[in-house]
Amino acid sequence: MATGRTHRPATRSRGIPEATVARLPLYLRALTALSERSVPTVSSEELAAAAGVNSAKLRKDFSYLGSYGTRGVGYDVEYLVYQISRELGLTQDWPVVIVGIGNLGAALANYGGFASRGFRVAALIDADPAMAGKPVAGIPVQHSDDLEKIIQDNGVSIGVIATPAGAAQQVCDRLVAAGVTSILNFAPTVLSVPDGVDVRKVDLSIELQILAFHEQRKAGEEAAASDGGVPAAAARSDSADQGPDGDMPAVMPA
Amino acid sequence: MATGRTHRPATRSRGIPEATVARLPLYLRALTALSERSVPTVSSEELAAAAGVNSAKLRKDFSYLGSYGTRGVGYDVEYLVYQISRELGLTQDWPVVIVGIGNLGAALANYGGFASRGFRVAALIDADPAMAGKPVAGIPVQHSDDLEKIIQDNGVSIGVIATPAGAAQQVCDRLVAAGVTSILNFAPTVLSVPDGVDVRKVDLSIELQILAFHEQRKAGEEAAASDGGVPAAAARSDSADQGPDGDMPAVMPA
DNA sequence: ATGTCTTTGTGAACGCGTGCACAAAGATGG
DNA sequence: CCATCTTTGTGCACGCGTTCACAAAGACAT
Repeated sequence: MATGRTHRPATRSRGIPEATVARLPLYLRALTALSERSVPTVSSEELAAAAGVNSAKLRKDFSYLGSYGTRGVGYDVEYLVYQISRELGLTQDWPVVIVGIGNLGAALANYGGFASRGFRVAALIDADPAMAGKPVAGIPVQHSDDLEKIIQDNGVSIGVIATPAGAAQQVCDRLVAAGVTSILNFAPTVLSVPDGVDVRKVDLSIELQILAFHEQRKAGEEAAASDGGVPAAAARSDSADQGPDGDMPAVMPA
Repeated sequence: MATGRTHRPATRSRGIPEATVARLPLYLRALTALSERSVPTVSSEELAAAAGVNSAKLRKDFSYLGSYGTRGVGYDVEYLVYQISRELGLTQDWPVVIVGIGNLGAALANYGGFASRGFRVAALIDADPAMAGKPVAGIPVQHSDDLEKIIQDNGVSIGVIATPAGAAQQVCDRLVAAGVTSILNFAPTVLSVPDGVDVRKVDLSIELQILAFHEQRKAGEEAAASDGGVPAAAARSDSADQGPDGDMPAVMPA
């Protein structure tokens, strides 16, 4: 296709900013969509729009990977898909275990985005003996007694924790002891892990609370704008200030 | 309880850094746990450890809210729980709708963290007529034809999208048109919304890909360390380089 | 009342990420 | 072969967030 594959071997590898790494999957998704529509090349402007970012940022991000792209033309879609996939490590197979097959764990097991892109659900693990053997998403659930063996037999290095908060740290410890070095945690707890183990956290409750903060701020500004006066102190008093101190539900498992 | 309630009315409200807002729910969770154990006060050091952050960061975060806390003693747990709750807008009730009651939507509906903390699932909405009326988590699913009416009748301002990617933008547009101004998006798509609408994105596939990147980097460093030589270029070649260009599964819905 | 000791609150320095704006690169047409 | 035009790649400046380090504040004992 296009032209000059400078093909710098990206000895750069280390030195890719974390913020850039976090955006690469976004670009990859947009590029994959283009690839499916057989679009041969794409400009930074177009791709940035598709990924919902600034075009300068996108170009800078790509510059960390190497000098792919052709001035005056843009980026070769297929080539870039491959380069990003390689950089993210998606050209190899990643066996994953999901621990905690409740509502969320089952949803994750069924989630299509897992199976694609090199992630393979190697096993589902739950502490409830009644679950053992029961198939979820076509995979039989195994009991957590066998956790260590499952990890080792399948060479698993990525674990997903979807247990209740109370069990999460214990599960985490066992995963790490068995050789897992990357953990995706859905339980609402702070996990402590030794150095060298990565933890990423997905917390539905926190996301909602952040939204609530901004929502409240919006409502406050509206109210302040309509009665003209004090910016936020007045606006916030709509439902809170009648209970001046500690009279709110202090008990909740979130 | 302790002592000096300076009680600055926090006219500060605007000017709380986004990064701080994102950590407030974390502090709140740690404080709630302490509150349940009837711990009266806590130092920034202890609380920071419980929340998994630096103590200086925590103190600076709290300083944006006002001057709660007593030097030489620490923070009054109950008081701080209330202040953070108020700041986050959790002292009021937030009705939420969940659109798309598949595996994930059902898991969200059942998730305990939603019900607590002022978030109330006002309705579950799905496009499948077969789902209509069927109860999930004790709430009957309603058909998406009635989406606008449901939003308006319940005064919903926060919507959760758990539909397939293809339907997400359309659902989003309808939510926004009906008055929703905050959206939590689980669909793997970039949503475009008008100004004034907040979108937060939770993307399981992206989190996994970020983990894979770091996992690969670890494996590469190990390999490079053991054979001594080229840092990353050699290490990466383990499974990728034999297919020099675009020979990988280019089709996938993630 | 005074001194000591603990812990907060914050000024200042630093580093990372973002966005602008432009020079260099290369394609394309004559 | 040269001119023009498009688009990349990046130097630079700016702003946000993090961390250090310390002075001020207050509790507590004597």
